[in-house]
Amino acid sequence: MQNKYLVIYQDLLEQIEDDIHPVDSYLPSENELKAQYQTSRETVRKALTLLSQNGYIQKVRGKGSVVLPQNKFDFPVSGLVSFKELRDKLGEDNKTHVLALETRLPSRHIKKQLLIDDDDMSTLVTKVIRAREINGEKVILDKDYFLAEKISGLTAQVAQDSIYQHLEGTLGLSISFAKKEITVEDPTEEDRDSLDLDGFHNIVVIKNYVYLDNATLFQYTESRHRPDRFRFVDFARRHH
Amino acid sequence: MQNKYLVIYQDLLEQIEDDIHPVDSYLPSENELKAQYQTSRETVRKALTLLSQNGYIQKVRGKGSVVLPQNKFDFPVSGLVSFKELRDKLGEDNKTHVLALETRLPSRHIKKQLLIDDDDMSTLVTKVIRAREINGEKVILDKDYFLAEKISGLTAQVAQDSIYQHLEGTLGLSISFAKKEITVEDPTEEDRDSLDLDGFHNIVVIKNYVYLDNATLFQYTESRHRPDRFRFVDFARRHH
DNA sequence: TAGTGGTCTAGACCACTAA
DNA sequence: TAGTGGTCTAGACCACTAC
Repeated sequence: MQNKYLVIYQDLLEQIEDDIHPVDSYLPSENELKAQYQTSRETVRKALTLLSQNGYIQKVRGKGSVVLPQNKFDFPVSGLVSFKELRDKLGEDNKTHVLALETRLPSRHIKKQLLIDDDDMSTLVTKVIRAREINGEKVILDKDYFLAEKISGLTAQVAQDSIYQHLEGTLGLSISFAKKEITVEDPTEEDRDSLDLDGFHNIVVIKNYVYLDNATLFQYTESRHRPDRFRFVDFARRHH
Repeated sequence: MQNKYLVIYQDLLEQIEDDIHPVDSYLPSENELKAQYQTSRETVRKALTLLSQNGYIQKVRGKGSVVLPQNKFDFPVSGLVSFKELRDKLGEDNKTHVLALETRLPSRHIKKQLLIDDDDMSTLVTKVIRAREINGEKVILDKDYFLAEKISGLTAQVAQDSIYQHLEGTLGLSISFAKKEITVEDPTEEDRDSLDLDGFHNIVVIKNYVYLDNATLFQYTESRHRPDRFRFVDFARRHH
């Protein structure tokens, strides 16, 4: 966070969130920012590009950078956000039940998801299954599969709290990007057993393939939501 | 498309898709590309950054740019893609039924979505309702609301073909970005009337707020999918 | 040590907006 | 016309990887 462009990004973001730059107003021009921060214009532009990509501003040629309507109330399920971060933002009554935690040879299906060769009989996978309770009802079932060699010290207590904090904080792993697929499916036996499905006939399934900095796939996750507790918000720019 | 960095981007993208740079291989280094294209390194980097943002490569410090597993088979519902583009890629048996097309004063609800003041009694909105048929079944209901002043010449024929092509091609409007929300809801009377719901008890609802280049909101769309015909794929980078 | 990508600079010219 | 953002350049120094 000592990079100049990140400092500028954080500063401006904070100012937008504090309403110092209200919606529909213009940020200082690139030349003004360049003078303010004693830097070059390209560095200022890097910060503004980041803001633009994350949906905070829109740059308009000949005019300036407009502040867009806030994402404040949006579920930040877009991008990569863990349940813990979500929970902290939502402030609702939440609980996590760790239903399983074991390391072993993966099934054929899991091998396929994690791009492990079918003949490979040595790569171990750590499986974590957790039910998420919101306001007294179990509404999300998270099934995580990690390459065991990459994660050590994954205890029930860690799974209870935040695996991502463990990975990024304690282990120093750097999660880089993920591919996600959202579909709607029929509930499985396991869904019925582990969740409070009430009368719901469908389950929203989010399949997540998570990659590290060095482009290696290291986690496959299935997050299974009761439909009424599912919401996904996305910001997308059109690439011409 | 005459920008140097876009040319480099397109070239590399094509080479990746043609398997000249297979998955897990490295692209030429930035210095090599700089020499190849007779340009500066920053311009090369701009192209590579675009590839990275769109999920085609991962840049690894000290090593190079690795080609990631392909998005080829992914539904490109992520980002901003119209039904027509989708249809073209899918090549399935598709049809569009235009159920309504009219321009009038909007309801209170639509005013709210399009950020029109409640007291405003002059701003007209064009409503288009279309049912999408795939393999003989009507499975998607698209309800579009446009600021009428921005779109002219929107006929049933255009709605039948592609509104986006009309907007970007004929009218020269530049769609810039959109905010999307995905939820699962109970079907309405209208859903039951317009779609072949079979036994399905839920509808996947995608609410879309579309903005132009100059940061003005000009379209609100509700796309209502039968759950078995819904799939959403997303690529997301983690911003540290 | 050589080669890679990450950041930063100080300029330049262009296209567009608004007065 | 003055001010804005969009593109591009030719360097520089740094951090990391691999040999």
